[in-house]
Amino acid sequence: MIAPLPRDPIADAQRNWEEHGWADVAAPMAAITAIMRTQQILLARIEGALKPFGLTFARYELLALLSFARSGALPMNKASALLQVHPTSVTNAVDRLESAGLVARSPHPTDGRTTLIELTAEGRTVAKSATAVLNTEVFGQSGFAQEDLDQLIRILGSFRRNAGDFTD
Amino acid sequence: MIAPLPRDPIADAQRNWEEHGWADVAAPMAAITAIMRTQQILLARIEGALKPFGLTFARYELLALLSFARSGALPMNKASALLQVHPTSVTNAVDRLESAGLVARSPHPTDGRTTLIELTAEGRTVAKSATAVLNTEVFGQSGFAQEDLDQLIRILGSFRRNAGDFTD
DNA sequence: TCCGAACCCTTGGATGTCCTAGTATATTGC
DNA sequence: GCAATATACTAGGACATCCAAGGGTTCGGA
Repeated sequence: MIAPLPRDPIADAQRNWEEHGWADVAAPMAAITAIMRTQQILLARIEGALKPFGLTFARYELLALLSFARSGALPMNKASALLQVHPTSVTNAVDRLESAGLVARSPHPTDGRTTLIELTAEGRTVAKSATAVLNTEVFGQSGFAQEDLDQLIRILGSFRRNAGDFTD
Repeated sequence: MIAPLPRDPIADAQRNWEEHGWADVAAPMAAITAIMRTQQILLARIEGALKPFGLTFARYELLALLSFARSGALPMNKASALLQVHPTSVTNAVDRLESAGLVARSPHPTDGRTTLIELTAEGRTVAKSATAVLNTEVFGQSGFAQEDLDQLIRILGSFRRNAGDFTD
């Protein structure tokens, strides 16, 4: 743990922005910087909770996605689209999960270009355990008030839609 | 640009959580996942805007921090604390900025353990230009409504305080 | 005074992300 | 039917982050 700062560095940055004549964008600057920092804090908590399973957040997300797939298998490109990461990131995650024996690659029955990824029995077990731990250790102790969660989901959902993530 | 998904994948995940008996943590799960994704989108925009300057966000943040320092110089550990990143990340950023001639290392006058980083004239110019571009291209077009910015700053500020970032 | 503890920075390693380019397979259009 | 275009995955490279460990400097108590 690092010693806490006496003052909020982002609030200071916001003040600096206002004092330099950029008051019109000081608020979005502060909000965006806060999002970056919050993500960093949350990611550290998540990775800490997943460490005992030999998982990272990227790998966990893939496992969780597969565990919810009806057929239990997904094409790499589908996983890439749903997780909204670059295809090479999925290749990377699958490589490691496959080495760990948690997923398996198999050829697509009709499209020779496509590779399917499928949970192994162990992968399904690990996904279940990891989800339980994340739920209790991270999501269950997020520190966000209920009404703030609603606000976050609404605000960020709107942002993501405007950014072109989905058309829903 | 990737084709938008027909449905919000995070809203789907939230539904999955509710259907699997984890309704009590479905909202924090969704909010946290949304923060991760939003950070990714914002980071991509920022890096895109900084690319013409040969800067990344990490390096920009360091330049900006130095440009606001009264003395124009900061010890590495101070920069690490204010930017809230690991000391090795600062070492990395300084290495690259120094190679680019934007900052310079100098020994601390009284403490032999400490290294000071200082903006060069060119570094100060680049910082100014990059800030102008970020302000107009990213912060000025964040896509957040004014009242939502206030909410974000409040909610995330509270979260960061609880997480031990500052005591303010 | 002096040695151990504390602090500062750097090196090396592991991971994740993205981009670019290359190979293989499908689909499309003439 | 075949060539051109599009799609799917992977290899290699650039960067960022963190952790663990090492070497140098300073501080503090016996």
